[in-house]
Amino acid sequence: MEEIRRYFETKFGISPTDWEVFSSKLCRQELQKKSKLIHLGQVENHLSFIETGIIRLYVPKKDDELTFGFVFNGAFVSAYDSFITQTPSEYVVETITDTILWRISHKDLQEVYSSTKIGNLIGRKASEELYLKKSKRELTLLSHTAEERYLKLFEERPELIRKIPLKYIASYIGITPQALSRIRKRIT
Amino acid sequence: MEEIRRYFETKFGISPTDWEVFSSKLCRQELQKKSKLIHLGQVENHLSFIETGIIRLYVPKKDDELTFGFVFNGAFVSAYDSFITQTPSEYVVETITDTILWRISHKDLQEVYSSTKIGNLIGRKASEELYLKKSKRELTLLSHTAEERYLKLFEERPELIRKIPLKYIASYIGITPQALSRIRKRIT
DNA sequence: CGCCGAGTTGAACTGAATCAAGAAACGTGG
DNA sequence: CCACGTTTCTTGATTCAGTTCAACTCGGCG
Repeated sequence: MEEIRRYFETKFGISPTDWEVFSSKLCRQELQKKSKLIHLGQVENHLSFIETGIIRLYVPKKDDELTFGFVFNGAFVSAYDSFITQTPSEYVVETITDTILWRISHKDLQEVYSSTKIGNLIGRKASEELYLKKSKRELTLLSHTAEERYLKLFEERPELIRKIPLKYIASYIGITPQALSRIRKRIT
Repeated sequence: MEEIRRYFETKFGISPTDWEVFSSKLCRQELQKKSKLIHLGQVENHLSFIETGIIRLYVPKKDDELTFGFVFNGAFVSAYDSFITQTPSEYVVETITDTILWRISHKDLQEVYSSTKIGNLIGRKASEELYLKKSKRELTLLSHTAEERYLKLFEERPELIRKIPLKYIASYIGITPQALSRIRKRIT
């Protein structure tokens, strides 16, 4: 809970009273690994702050999965597309490790948006941040090779390479597990 | 000007008084084709609504360019990453055809955010929309082949294929002009 | 007319997919 | 704590989509 407060203070300078409104809506939840926060086709109804754990986003395909994102402790996670549009999610949000979350519902968040001074500001900033992340990723996917993407990931998130099954990482950088296994062999 | 007003009315239900505040900041600009709205390394200071024209976003590379986006009349365009963060742009925004724009400066927009009821709401919605676009594109890049991406583009934007040089489209879907030329030959 | 950028076509090459099989790691129940 | 099955990772052989380099065509424009 403290971590989440610090997040809002440093990022938005949330006031104590606004924090009261917001934090009163938060609901703690513990999940085992491989738990789904959101199933395919379900409408996302929550925004979740990760206190502990790692979460994976993926699209189920016939006889395998397309992993396109990881989210770590100290960040928000959601099937954000579905959350914004309130339409069925096209992907699954699932824990990789045991996880502790603080969740707020869509309805409660709309209330925060309208009843606090910085509600819409926070919403705007959050969207902007998510946009920036996706924008960077687009350029990475278009302009770097699979090997370069792997090395970059390795630099930025060494713990990811240690903690997360290779096949998920392969999918994330856009190649097969076999291809990644070979890249890994080549560069060590 | 009317088009832009309709855009805001249908999309956000902007009130007449808020529209007054907003539209008073807008500044009309005409540009010839191949004009740069924003240069590499420049900080984006405008958000622009396209009345007429087509605009291309690209990253200059040693001896060529990586085109990663097109924007058409009836939509907003900006080096949005740079605009949000107010840091130098990593890409170029350039007209493909002769173009008419309505522009608002960063400073003026911040004023709209704070002085109108729906300022931050509009900012949030705009970011959300941009996020959704990027999110869709990420999945397309990861899960479809170049040929599939081309066909999809062809369905969604036939006018793009007619109006825009093939080499830009090739770059956009992530292959060389030669490869696209062959795909095109194969499927017709 | 001649030039230049855009598009096409060909041939050789390459990174990654696919198919297939075996090795290592992991978890669960006895 | 071991034995077993399952999942994950590795390795090999083949195939394929797309790159690269190069030559040639076409249309517009100075």
